[in-house]
Amino acid sequence: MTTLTKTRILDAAEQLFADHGFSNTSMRDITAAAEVNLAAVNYHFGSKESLFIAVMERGTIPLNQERLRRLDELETNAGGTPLATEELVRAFLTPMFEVRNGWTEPRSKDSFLKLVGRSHTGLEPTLHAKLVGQYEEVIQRFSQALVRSLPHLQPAGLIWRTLFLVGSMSFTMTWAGTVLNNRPQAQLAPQEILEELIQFTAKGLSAPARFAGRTQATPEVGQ
Amino acid sequence: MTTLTKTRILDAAEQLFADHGFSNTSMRDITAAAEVNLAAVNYHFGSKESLFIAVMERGTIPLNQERLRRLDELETNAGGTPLATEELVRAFLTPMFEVRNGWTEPRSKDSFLKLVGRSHTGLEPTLHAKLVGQYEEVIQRFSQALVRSLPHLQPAGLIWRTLFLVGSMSFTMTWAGTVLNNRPQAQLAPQEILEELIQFTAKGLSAPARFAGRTQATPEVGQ
DNA sequence: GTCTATAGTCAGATAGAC
DNA sequence: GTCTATCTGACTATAGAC
Repeated sequence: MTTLTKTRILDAAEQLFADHGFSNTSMRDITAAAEVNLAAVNYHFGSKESLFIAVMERGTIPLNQERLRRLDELETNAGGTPLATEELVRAFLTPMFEVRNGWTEPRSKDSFLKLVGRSHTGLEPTLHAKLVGQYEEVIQRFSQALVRSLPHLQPAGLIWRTLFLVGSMSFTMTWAGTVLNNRPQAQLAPQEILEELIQFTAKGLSAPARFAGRTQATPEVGQ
Repeated sequence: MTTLTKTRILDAAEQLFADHGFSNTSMRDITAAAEVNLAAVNYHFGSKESLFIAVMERGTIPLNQERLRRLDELETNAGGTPLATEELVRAFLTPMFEVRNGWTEPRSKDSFLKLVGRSHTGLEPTLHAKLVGQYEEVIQRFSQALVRSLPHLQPAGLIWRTLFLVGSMSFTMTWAGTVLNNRPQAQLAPQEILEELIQFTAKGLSAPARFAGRTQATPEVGQ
């Protein structure tokens, strides 16, 4: 039953880390939720930190594979011409909203996404550094495609806009559940939320540059 | 010297909470950095959690006051007509990038902003609940103005887009320092970053709705 | 107001029986 | 592989001297 125990731990840890964060989740919490022995985490994963890495990898690797697969597909179809910004954004964001395989419990689909959002903002630098490696290829490939898609924008501005995009995505992943529960008037299907996010970020990315010809004087005012 | 001790604690806590998060910062860390006695936090603030609230209030209250002041100004000048989305967004975002008064150390300006970003994503629900109250008026006033500014969009879509905006802002606040340090080619002045963020979110907010006439069939593909 | 000393709790990790 | 029992250390908070 070794593999079953490992999966039970991964599922329980994923949800608890997503809901309470890494530091606020104890191994006692995890093993109790997974209904396994306290010592099982250290036996199977070595340490709490290694367990966290394992949880992240289980979700991130297939997620980023799917992103790259979609990008390949787009680039093949485009045959050398720059991609439309919206389609680029769609290829990056859609995999986050898809049902994924390999999970034991259906609810844990959402908890991994929540965890992804959390892991971008709330992580200790040491833990965060161990995760960015999983994104290297995705970052490089999509950045290149984005620069080709929006050649009139300055590279520096584009880097910041990409940050804005990731921020929108992360924040949404983390708060989607809470917002949906507390605001009945915000009810949208996941597909619709995804579409809103794609439109928002695609338009934002391709907004005309404003700061170009300016020094760093005060912008102030606002009319 | 009571007031000096309190300020020293607030400054140290602000920076440590911003860099490492609430749970990963101990009272020993704080009092050591502030060069005060370990018992001083409990004497002056009662508990670690109360200290955190105090840190947040010191920054959030003037920040939101300034947001509302700018909104008042815009609405007075507009005299009843809906505001331009860009100006609305500008009034909301600009105060985050301004130098603020009342801080002892200049560096702590940035750490509060980092902390704001962190507090939106990485906080325990119990702590988070105690902070949302400080945003109530801002949320209500700006939401109303936004609905008037973009009357053609569905309310549900607008709620989500507002979430995207806050996500972009939070994420940027948290990662701005790291990005600037690690990517020399991303060097922009704070004013320019702010302008990029305003353009990005204003265009995103006013993007035409796409999902309106659709069921929840699979969007899939991407060409 | 400031300090030392310490109470009381809970954490991650492991040794060793089964 | 699983379990119990326990080690070791860190944490928040406070009592009481100054």
